Amino acid sequence: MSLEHILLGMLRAPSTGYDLGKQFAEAPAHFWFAERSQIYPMLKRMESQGLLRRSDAPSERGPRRQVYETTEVGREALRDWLRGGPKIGRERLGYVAQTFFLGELGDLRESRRIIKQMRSEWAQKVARLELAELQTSEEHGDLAQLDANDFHHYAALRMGLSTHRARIAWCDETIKQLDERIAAIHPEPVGEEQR
Amino acid sequence: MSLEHILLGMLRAPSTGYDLGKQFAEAPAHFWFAERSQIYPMLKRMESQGLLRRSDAPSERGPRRQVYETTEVGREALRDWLRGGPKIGRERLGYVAQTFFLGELGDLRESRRIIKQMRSEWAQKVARLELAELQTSEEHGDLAQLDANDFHHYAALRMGLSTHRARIAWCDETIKQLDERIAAIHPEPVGEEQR
DNA sequence: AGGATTTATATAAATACTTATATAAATTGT
DNA sequence: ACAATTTATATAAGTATTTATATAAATCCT
Repeated sequence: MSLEHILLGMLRAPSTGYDLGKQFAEAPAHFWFAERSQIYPMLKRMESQGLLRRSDAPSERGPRRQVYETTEVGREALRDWLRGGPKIGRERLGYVAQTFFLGELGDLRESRRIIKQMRSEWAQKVARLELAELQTSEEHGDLAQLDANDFHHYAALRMGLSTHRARIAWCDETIKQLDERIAAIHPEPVGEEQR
Repeated sequence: MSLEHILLGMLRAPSTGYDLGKQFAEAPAHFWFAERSQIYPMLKRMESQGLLRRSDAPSERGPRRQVYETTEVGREALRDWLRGGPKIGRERLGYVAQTFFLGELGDLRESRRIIKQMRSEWAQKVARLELAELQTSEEHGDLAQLDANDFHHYAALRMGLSTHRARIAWCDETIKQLDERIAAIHPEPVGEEQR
């Protein structure tokens, strides 16, 4: 039931299912993902429950846009969810699991390749978040002047940045440790690629 | 289809559905969670697919234990998954979303309370991971001597530690910023609780 | 002896999510 | 004109996950 809350939050600004899907796929906020095939029926259901209001608008190209926005009932539901606090401890972190099980491959160079891959994914994320951070500080010179919404948006951005940076540092340390172990096993691999 | 891979990894050591569920709920590894009602049918399915082998053993209290372990077919499936590398970018992070939307509450003291709550959750996790780290370094004095499996287990532990510590630092910074904003709005709140 | 608790497996029903596919309107390139 | 692409909504089928409930055996408490 959580996509519901995410949509309630996002639809403080009126938007279509199509655009919400795009945001999930592209946005630097990166806290959620949903397919459009999940979004469209959910929007309909939430409208029928009075959480959202729908209006119909012409499109530049293609079918008419179904624009949704949160109602007062929806906002109250959103606030209830927010007041309930975080539910931590049921995350499913495939990459942590893969790291944990990586010994099964029995090849430290494979482990190295995979940790490198993680590093590159997180580095990309950091690059995007840094861009967004730059834009924030350009648009609103003094960060103490941000309004309450922008303050929290910026806080979420900083959380992403700091956790991803911590992960990159972890990758670097782990790659170093792997290299030491690899060097101990494969003495002087002359023409080895060292990307 | 990912619980499947998690179970393949965990069942390198023979175990029952009950114990796996317990591990998800309690273990410091914390990379996955599943209810037993999901685990039991999955184990059966995986056995029927030849990924697991089952054996029946008496219990100290209660029904006979169904002990599963990974077969060679299962290990090959696990290695395939591992070689495929991480799938990053579809995480659903409720707490980041809540942070992002928290402006909706319109009460910085409520925001503060919720960030504090996150801090306390992550601090608990760090405490547990630190204990596990201590045990690792006690059992295997020199970390360079860890075997390949233990090395990767320890690496996963370090990842959890460093990301959670980064989040705690983020909480502390954010709480400080909130306090400044609160002070700017509520001048000298004399008898305010300052937990 | 009876009730509460822990260990252990199991299933049904509901909800959430993914994958695949269809349709329609407008634009852009050939 | 026609094919490809982008915008936009929609639904069906399959898989994953959660919530609720049932059952059984052993122990522990009163």
